[in-house]
Amino acid sequence: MAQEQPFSWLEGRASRIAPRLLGTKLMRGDRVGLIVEVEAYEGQADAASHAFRGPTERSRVMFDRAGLLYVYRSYGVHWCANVVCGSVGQGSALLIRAIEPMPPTEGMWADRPKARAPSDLGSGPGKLCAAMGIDGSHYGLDLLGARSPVRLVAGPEVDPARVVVGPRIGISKATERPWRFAIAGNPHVSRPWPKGPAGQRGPLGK
DNA sequence: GACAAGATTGACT
DNA sequence: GTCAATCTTGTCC
Repeated sequence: MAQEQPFSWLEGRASRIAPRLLGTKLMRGDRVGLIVEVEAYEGQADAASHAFRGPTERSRVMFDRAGLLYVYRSYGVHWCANVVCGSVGQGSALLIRAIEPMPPTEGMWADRPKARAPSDLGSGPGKLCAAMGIDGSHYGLDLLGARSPVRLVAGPEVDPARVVVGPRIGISKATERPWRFAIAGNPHVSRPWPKGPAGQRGPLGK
């Protein structure tokens, strides 16, 4: 039957659709995390993106279709998860930077032995991958597929007025782009929001 | 083939 | 606040 396509909005521009990923649920087995912080990376137009210099063995999935999972190794230690977005050949993706466990499970605690509070489970791109059990074996899978081991499921809609915007974290290029988005005041955000002009709150306008 | 840098985390001062 | 760990990827010669 003609199934609706609830995630067709992923085909838009990364920095524009990033806020809409907030409030979406990331699911793997019995583990569920509400996405509360993301960053936008706009493919070959973005010097901070892994896709900036065109497709490589690592980044090739970024140039595939929206809704696929791009996982990469960070500092040789952690895994980080991205949702491919935009159109085929563009290389755009959304980095999931933090989740709120819904709820924390035994499996999450077991895979995050250093965590002492629920907010330690998913408050960072490396942390949330560990808590969700996401690693390189999930590279390229379809997050919109009903039978995928890792899936995105629509969650409660987030009021644009509750979305804060700021500069991206941990990068050395294109740092001026305000492409980090989070749910205002959520305790699971990876790092405190900057004060002053650099970290303006919504609304998102353009 | 060699080397520098990296979308982070956690331990330590 | 500062800094080391750890190793893969991408770039350059």
